[in-house]
Parts: sequence; structure tokens; C-alpha cells
Amino acid sequence: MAKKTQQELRQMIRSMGIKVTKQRLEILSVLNSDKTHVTAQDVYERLNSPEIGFATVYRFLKKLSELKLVTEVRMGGLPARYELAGDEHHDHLTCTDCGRIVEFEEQQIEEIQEIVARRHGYRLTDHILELYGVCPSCLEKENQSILPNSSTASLSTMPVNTI
Amino acid sequence: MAKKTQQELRQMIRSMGIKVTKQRLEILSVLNSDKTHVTAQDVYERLNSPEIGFATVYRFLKKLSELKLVTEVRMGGLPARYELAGDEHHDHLTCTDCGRIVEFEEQQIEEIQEIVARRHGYRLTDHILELYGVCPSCLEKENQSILPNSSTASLSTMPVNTI
DNA sequence: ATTTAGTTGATAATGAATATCATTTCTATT
DNA sequence: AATAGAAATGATATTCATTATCAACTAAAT
Repeated sequence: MAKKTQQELRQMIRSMGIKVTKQRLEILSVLNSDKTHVTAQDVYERLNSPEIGFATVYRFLKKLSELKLVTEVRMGGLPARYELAGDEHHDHLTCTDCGRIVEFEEQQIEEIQEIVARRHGYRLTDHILELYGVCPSCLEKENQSILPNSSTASLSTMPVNTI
Repeated sequence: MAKKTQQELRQMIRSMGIKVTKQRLEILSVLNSDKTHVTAQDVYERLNSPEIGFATVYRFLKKLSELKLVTEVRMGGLPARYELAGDEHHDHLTCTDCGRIVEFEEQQIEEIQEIVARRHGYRLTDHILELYGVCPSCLEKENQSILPNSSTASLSTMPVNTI
């Protein structure tokens, strides 16, 4: 959320110990925009400038995630998605069909993780929690192709799962 | 754990509604061996038979994971790894120092995950929960090396990055 | 302004996974 | 057991995301 100013972005690059170039500034700008969880292709196309090749996009995204300044989410064989690392932690719920990502935060899970780690004598330093499923719109598509003659049965109106 | 007999493997393929071929039996045998979390390449090389091309390995592994008979684990850009789906689910708590892995199962977390998915209209199909930390024995080592007159300057006392 | 080490874009290369297709092999049925 | 026909196979080509290469360019320290 909290958007960064152009100066802050410049500062961010400087803090990485690398040169501040217009390419890097522009790539960061895209990540800093409202659109989040973008692929390298997304970034490249968004910029759509002869001044920025996608080798550069890939290179910089890689460096950013190595330095933990962006979070890289990889799902199945789908292209990796990137987001500017915020201050607040969250996990991901990813659609296995279209790659769409929903963020969530569940304090209860975080707490249980701590307990599990302590139970085994570990000091917890990090974790990855990725949920995979099928998003509402893909469920709907799926539904249509499986039930050809059901006129307009929207899955989103159906109980998705009954425990 | 509980190894399956050749007959059970045969039965397993039959239950998939596909033909029982020697290739499929052999691929299943590899998965059924003690080695777990193998890549498609691993399987192919393990068999090392002119009778089994890796197109077949990939094809069958894909079908197996679609039918949830094997679990596919994809990590970063690394090749997918497969293991015969056991009855019991577990997650991993990995030591970032020595790589030691503890398996655990936490029903409460599983349940909350379901709830989160439903909340967003997703049908949950899978999840990855990996906890990272430092295991008891590495914690101990760590403590010893941090002691006062250790000659090597601890990184944790150095300014990592000056913005 | 000069230098030089870092950076760039175009393109080739890689590596995992999938598609293609002629040939072979299961298996249900005679 | 013979056979027909659908399914499965292996070799190979292809796709797609990502990375490596390299000559030309550029930021920024002097």
C-alpha cells in the first residue's frame, strides 16, 4: 500500500550498492504502483519502452528478490510473480489455473507455527505458507465445461466445499 | 513407509482406468522404493532402460499427480519432485543451518487454511507449509561461537546496510 | 572531462516440460 | 489363440520461462 516517492525508490537502489539507472527506477515504479503480483512479462509490457529490454527486467527482479526487497512467488510451472516487500507480513492463496493471487494474514496460523517450532526446540526464523486452489472465476469456467447443458449454474452460488 | 507389493502397484494403475504397462509398473516401483522426493530425471536415470523414454516418465508422473496418487512438490525454479502419496499428510520444519528436517502435522492449521480459502471463494486443492528455523543442536553451536572472546567478528554485530 | 567499472539490450542458449506422430502393445472380443 | 482397435510408447521437435553472452553504452568517482 504505502506508495514510495521517486526519491525513496532512488534511495532504495542506492542502498543496494548498485548504480541508479532509469531502467531500474522505472521497473521499481511499476512494482510500486497499485498493480501487485506482476510477472516479469507484465513489467516488461507495462513499460513497453525500447529503452528497457527484458533481460534487464529479469536481472533486476532477480537481484531485488535476492536482497529480499521484493517477494518472489513461484507456482507450478507458471511464471514467477513479484511484489514489493511490504512491512506487513502476509501469505498467499494462488489459483492453480490462472495464477491469480490473493493475500491473506492469519494471526492464528502464525502463532501455531511458533508453538510447533518451540515444541521441537527450534528457533523459528522464517516460513512459507502457500495455499493452492481454484479461484471463483476458474471454478465457474470449470463448471461450464463439465456441465455443458446446465444453462447458467454459477458455481459461485454453490456451496464450494462442505466440511 | 509401507511398501506396496507388485500386485498392489498393478492394481493401482488399473484403478486409474488406464492400461497396465511395464513402463508404468517400473516407474511406480521407483516411487515405491525408499528414495523419496525424486525428480522426473531421477526416475528416468534410475530406470536407465531403452524401454522407457522420459516422455513416458513425465506423462505418467503428470497423470499420477493429477489423480493425487503422487504429490508434486515444486520449489523455486527447480524441477518438480514427486513422492508416492502417503495416507498421512505432513509439513516440514527445516533447519537453515544443517538442513535437518522435522516433519509435523497440525490439524488446527489445516482447518484454518480451509477457512481462508473458502473465505475468498477458492476451492483449496493443496498447500505448502515450510517452517524455517535453527534446530536445537545448531542453536547450541551458535551460542558457543558467539561467546565473548571469539576471534571472528560476528556478522550480527555489524551494520548490514546503511541507507 | 576522463576514466572505468557497472549496466544495458539483442540475441543465443539453457533446461524443464509438453506436443507430435509413426510404431508398438495392451486387452476385450471373438 | 487370433485379432482388432484403442491406448501407449519413444524419439524428436517444440514451447516457454529464465539465464548467459557480449559488444556498446553510461553512471558517477576522480
